[in-house]
Amino acid sequence: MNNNITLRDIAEALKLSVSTVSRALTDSYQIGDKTKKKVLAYANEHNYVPNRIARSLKEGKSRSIGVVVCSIDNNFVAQMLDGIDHYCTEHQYQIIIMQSKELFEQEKACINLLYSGGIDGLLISPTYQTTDFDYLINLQKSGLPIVLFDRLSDKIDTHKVAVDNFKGAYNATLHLIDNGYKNIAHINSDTKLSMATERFEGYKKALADAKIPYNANLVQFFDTTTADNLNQNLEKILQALMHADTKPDAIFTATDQLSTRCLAILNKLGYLVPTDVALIGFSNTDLADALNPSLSTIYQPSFEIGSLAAKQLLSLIDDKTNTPFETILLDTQIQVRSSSQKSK
Amino acid sequence: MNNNITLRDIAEALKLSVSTVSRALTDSYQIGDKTKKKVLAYANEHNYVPNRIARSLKEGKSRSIGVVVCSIDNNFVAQMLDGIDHYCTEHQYQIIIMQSKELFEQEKACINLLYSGGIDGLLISPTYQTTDFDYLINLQKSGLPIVLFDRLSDKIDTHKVAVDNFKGAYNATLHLIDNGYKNIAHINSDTKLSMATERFEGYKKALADAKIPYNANLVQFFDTTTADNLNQNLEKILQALMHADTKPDAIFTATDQLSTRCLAILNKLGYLVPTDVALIGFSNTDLADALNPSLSTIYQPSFEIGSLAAKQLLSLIDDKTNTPFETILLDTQIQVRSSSQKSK
DNA sequence: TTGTTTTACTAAAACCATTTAGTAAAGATT
DNA sequence: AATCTTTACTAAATGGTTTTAGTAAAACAA
Repeated sequence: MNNNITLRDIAEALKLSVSTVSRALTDSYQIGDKTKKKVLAYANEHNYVPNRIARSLKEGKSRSIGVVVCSIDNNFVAQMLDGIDHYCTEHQYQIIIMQSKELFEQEKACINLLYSGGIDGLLISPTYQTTDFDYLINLQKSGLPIVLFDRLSDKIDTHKVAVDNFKGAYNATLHLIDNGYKNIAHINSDTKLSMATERFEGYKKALADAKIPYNANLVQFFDTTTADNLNQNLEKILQALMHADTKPDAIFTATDQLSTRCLAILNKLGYLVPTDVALIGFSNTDLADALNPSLSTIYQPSFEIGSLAAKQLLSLIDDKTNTPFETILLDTQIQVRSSSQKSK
Repeated sequence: MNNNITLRDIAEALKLSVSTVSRALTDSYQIGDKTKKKVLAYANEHNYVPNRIARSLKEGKSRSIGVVVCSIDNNFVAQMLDGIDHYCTEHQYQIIIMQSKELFEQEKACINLLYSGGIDGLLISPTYQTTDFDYLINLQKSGLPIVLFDRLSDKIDTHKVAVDNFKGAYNATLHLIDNGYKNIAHINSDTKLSMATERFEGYKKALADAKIPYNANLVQFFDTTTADNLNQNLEKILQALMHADTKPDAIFTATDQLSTRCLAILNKLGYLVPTDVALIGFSNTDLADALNPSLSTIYQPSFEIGSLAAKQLLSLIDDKTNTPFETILLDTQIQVRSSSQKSK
C-alpha cells in the first residue's frame, strides 16, 4: 500500500483543520482563496493523492466493478475485456477480472469474493455449466447491479449484451447453401445457455428456408468445457461424421474454439478443406487469413460487446431511476474466406 | 457496494461489544467458548462477510496487486495473465489489470492510478517505448514492491522473470542452419528493451558459430507498437527483402505478432513457405499447427512466467527481509513444424 | 481475609477522507 | 446600536475493522 501523505499531514503542516484541507482541495465555497492556494500548493509539492480506500469506505462506493469470464486466456474473451477496460478506464472505474474456468462452483467463488471485496457492480459471462441463476438473483435483490454479456440466460432479468446468434448462424448456413453445399453438419457446445440453441435454431431455419430437410445425424452437441474434452471429442465426432452414410459436404461450427480446432483436426486427419468438406464457423481469431485454408468466419463485434456491457453496467450503477432492463443484440459479420467456397 | 451486515450489527443483536465479536470471529483466546459459538452461529446464519475495504484501510494492505501490460488482447499476454491470476487467486490476492497500449504516457497513468488505488505491489511488463525507469525507481524507493516480467530492463534493480531470449533465438537460428538455410534474415522490434537485443545477439551468435558471415542487410528492426505500423511496415520490409540482391532463404522473427503477421503477409504476397522462404519465430499461438503452413515456433512458458512473477512479487510483499533481487530466466521450447523445413 | 492471577469481556483509538452541524468574526442592514 | 448575513473556518461523526489498553469478576494462593 502506498504511504503517501494524508489530509492530516497537510493540516498539521499548515496549522489548519483536516476538514478545511479536504474542502480546499475540492474547491469548496466555504474556503477562502488564500487558504485554498496555500493548501493546493502544499498538496502538489508533496504529491498528495487521496487514499482511494478511505474514500471508498466513506462513500460506500469503490468505483470498481467485477468481471467474471470463463478464461482470460481466450482470444474472444480478451477482446471483450479490452472493450470493457476501455469504457471503464474512460469513466474512472477499475475492473477486477476473475476466471471461472467453466466451473460453476468457481464462478460462485469468484462472485462471492468480488461481492465481499466491495464492487459497485458485476459484469458476468456465465460458464457453459451454469443453469442456476438464483445466487445472482439474490445478489441483485440485495442491490448489486448486474449485467450479462456474451452468454445470456432468460433466468435472470437485467441488462444483457450479446450478438444476434440466430441471425449469425442463419447467415453462416445460408452462405454454405448459396455455395452449393447440401449436407451441412452442425457442431455445437452442449451448454444450456441460450447461445447454443439460438445458433442451432438459426442453422435449422436457414435449412428450412432452402427446403433442405433437417438431418439430426449431422448435428452434434458435446461438452467443450476443457481443451482436452474439446480436442478428443471433436476428433471422434469428425471421424464419425466423415464416415457416416450421409457424409457432410460442409460444416458450420458454433464457437470460436470449435471452429479453429475443427480446422486443425480436419487438416490432421488429411481432409482437404473445402474440397472434401467446407467449413465456416463463429470465430474472432486475427489469424483467420493465415490459416490453412483461410477460414471463413462469423465475426462478433467483441470489443463493442464489452464496452456496451460496461456502459450498461455503469448506467445501472449511477441511475437509481428504474429504467426497464433491455437486451442489446449486435449484428455479427460474415467474413468469407477460402474454407467455405468450392472455387478458389 | 455490498450491504452485508457488519460487526456492529452482530454486536447489537447479541448485546456484545464490537471488539468481542471481532475477536470471536478470529478465534481469539480472549473470548469464552459459549460466546464464540453464539457469535459464529449468528454470523453464519446472517451470512456475515468482513468488509474488505474497511479491513484494507485498517491494515494498510489491500491484498491486491496491480498488473500493467501492453494489451490484454494479445494471446501471449493473456497466457501470462492467466498464470498471474492462478498464483494470486491461490494466495487470496486480487489483481487489477491495466493496459498501457504500448504508450509510455499511458503506462505512467496506469501506474499512478494503481498506486493511489492502494495496491500492495506492482507487476509490470513495460511498453516497447519505455526507456525511462526513474518513476518506477521512485515508487520502489517509497516502498512499493515491483517485479518486472517478460520485458526486462537493466535500469531498475528488482526481481525479474522472463525467458532466456538469447538461447531461444540461438536455437531458432541454429535450427534453420541445420536445415540447410544460409541466407537467414532477422526481423525484430526496434524497442530499446533488452529482449530485442538479446534475441538479435542469439541470432548473430548462431551464425558466427556456424561460420556464416553476418549480413546487416538481412536484419530489420522497426516500430511494431501498433497493428497498423506492424502490418504496413512489415509488408514493405518483406517486399524489399525478397527483392534484394541477397534474397533470404529463411527468416527468423523475434516476436509473436511478427511471426504470425509475417506468415500471413508472405502468403498474401504469393511466396511459398518454406519453399521460397522458410520461417521460424517466437510465438505462442495455439493455432500454430493449423496455419498455412504449420508454423515452427519458439514457444515461451507464458503461464509459468506469469505465475513465477506473481510468486516473486508476493514474496517481496511478505518478506521484509532484504533478500537480494534475482532474475529468473526460463527456457524456451522449439516447436518444429512445416514452415522451417525443406522436406516435410 | 487480603492479595494475585486468570478469564472474559468492553471502551476507545486508529486507519483516512468526507460531511454535518456549528462557531467566531467581519460586514451589511435597519 | 442592535440585529441579521455572510465569510471562513473547526469539531466531531461517519464508514467497518482491528487492536491497544483497560476493567470487572471469578478463581486461586497465602
